[in-house]
Amino acid sequence: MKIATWNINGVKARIDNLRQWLSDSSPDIVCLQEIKSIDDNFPRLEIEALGYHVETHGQKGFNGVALLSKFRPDEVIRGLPEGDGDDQARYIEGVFSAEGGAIRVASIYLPNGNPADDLIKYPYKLRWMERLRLHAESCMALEEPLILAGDYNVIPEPHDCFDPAAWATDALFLPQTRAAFRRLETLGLTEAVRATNDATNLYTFWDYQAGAWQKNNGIRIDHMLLSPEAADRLQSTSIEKHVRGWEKPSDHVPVMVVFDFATAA
DNA sequence: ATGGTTGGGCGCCAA
Repeated sequence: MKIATWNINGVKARIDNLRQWLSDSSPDIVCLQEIKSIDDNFPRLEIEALGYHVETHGQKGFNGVALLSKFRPDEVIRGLPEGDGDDQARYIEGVFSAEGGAIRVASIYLPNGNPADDLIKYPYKLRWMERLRLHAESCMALEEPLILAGDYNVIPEPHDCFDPAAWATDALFLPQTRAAFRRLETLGLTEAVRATNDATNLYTFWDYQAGAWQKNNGIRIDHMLLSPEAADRLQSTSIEKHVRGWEKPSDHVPVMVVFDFATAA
């Protein structure tokens, strides 16, 4: 089973790229972020025509997440249950019965948090990370395959960016941000790409500005965290870097993870 | 340090 995450940076502006990539790569479940669309304006018919079920959690103008899947989820949760709610659409979770068991998959658009000295934005990011940790903790108790996939807006380690010094005071790389990400992993979650690839220069985002793509001035901020029941079935990971070279690309590329859920544990 | 670009929606904000 192929599960992917992609910050698409506007689903309506990216519909041709999305259709092309779905046809080429044929993922079974896709976690989208930054759809920048209300639910009613999501290009649902175009995606359904390719054989996908669509679940959205959108809002006007910004943010918005979605789950595309080749089979219908049994249950969908919109918004993180923990804490006092959210007026920003950043979380959607689906439970799928596939190939013999329940698989819980979330699409996460973690707050950017910049500017880091902002009295609202950075504290909101850290609070949101703690809410995610609490929710992940309760999901872990279910002891089922859990896949928390999305744009975390976190550079975990210096070798996850081209120029660490340039990010030193950025909300994506501050020590508190990285510590909060490690607290998630400490629950027993495995970061799929790093579990399978220790190379440097592995990036998922290249800024539109200043020729970042041409210089390979990227950062790795799109991640997939796996419960032990999912990590046991992890087969391979890939970063679909070629998509960044297409016409009208998103500034992020898809991260694809292949699982073997076919045989009994 | 600054400036560089894109999407959404029509102001300029968010990234």
